[in-house]
Amino acid sequence: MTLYHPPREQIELADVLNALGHPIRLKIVRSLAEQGECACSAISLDISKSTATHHWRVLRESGVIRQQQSGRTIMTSLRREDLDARFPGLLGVVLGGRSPELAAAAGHPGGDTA
Amino acid sequence: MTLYHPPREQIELADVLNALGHPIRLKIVRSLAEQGECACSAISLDISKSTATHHWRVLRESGVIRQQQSGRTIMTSLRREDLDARFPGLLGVVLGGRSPELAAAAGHPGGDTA
DNA sequence: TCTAACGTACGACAACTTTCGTACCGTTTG
DNA sequence: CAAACGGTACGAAAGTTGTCGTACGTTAGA
Repeated sequence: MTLYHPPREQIELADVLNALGHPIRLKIVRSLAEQGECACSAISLDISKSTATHHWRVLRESGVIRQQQSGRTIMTSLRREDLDARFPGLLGVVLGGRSPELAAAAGHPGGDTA
Repeated sequence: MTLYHPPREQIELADVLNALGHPIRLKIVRSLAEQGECACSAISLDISKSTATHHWRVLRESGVIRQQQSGRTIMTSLRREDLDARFPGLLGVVLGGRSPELAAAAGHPGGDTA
């Protein structure tokens, strides 16, 4: 069980967009943004375990999320810093609000995506 | 030949991301952003005509581009306003630079975000 | 140690995508 | 009118994706 993650510099925009271009994966990413790091089972999806594993893999291998084993669960989190470094603003757009960059540039404090 | 376009309010993020999550379509969108409105044949892709038609259709039906017949060519353009209204900043991210919104909010033309 | 929980691995299958060739259609131009 | 041009429509083939069930591996706890 290797859990491959691409290094930051190898994260490709087309791969990321492709990974995010599916309703279930978009939901996963939004839940992750809300809840922060959490076990896979903390995000309830109405699909089988093996299908869920497939979607986590797509997100992980495209560079959107990071997964690491911790006890008998796998803790999953958004690769916010890597994504922001590589494609500034993308996460903000995807999370449905203003991007943190946009809020910062406008000079409003507390511009955090809920 | 109906050339369906979704109305602005029906443009879905997942569909747009999915459409953009393919190298050829990403290239089309970037060319369109550079060149402005143009005939399909003005963007050279190393694929057959029917394959190109397929990719234009995906972009059109997801709401990314607009196509209208003009004489014997079809003029194609980015749906910038619709996309900016629906998903502010997305186009900026995809076009590889800062978003126009970000630059406007920052209020200085040459502002370089680290 | 035995069992339960969490999640992956594998194999299968259906559905969708990507690609192409060929045929076609509407417009312009000789 | 006929031919050339720009592009779509259709059908087919190959590849990829999304889905599931079952089996498995690891860790935690009784």
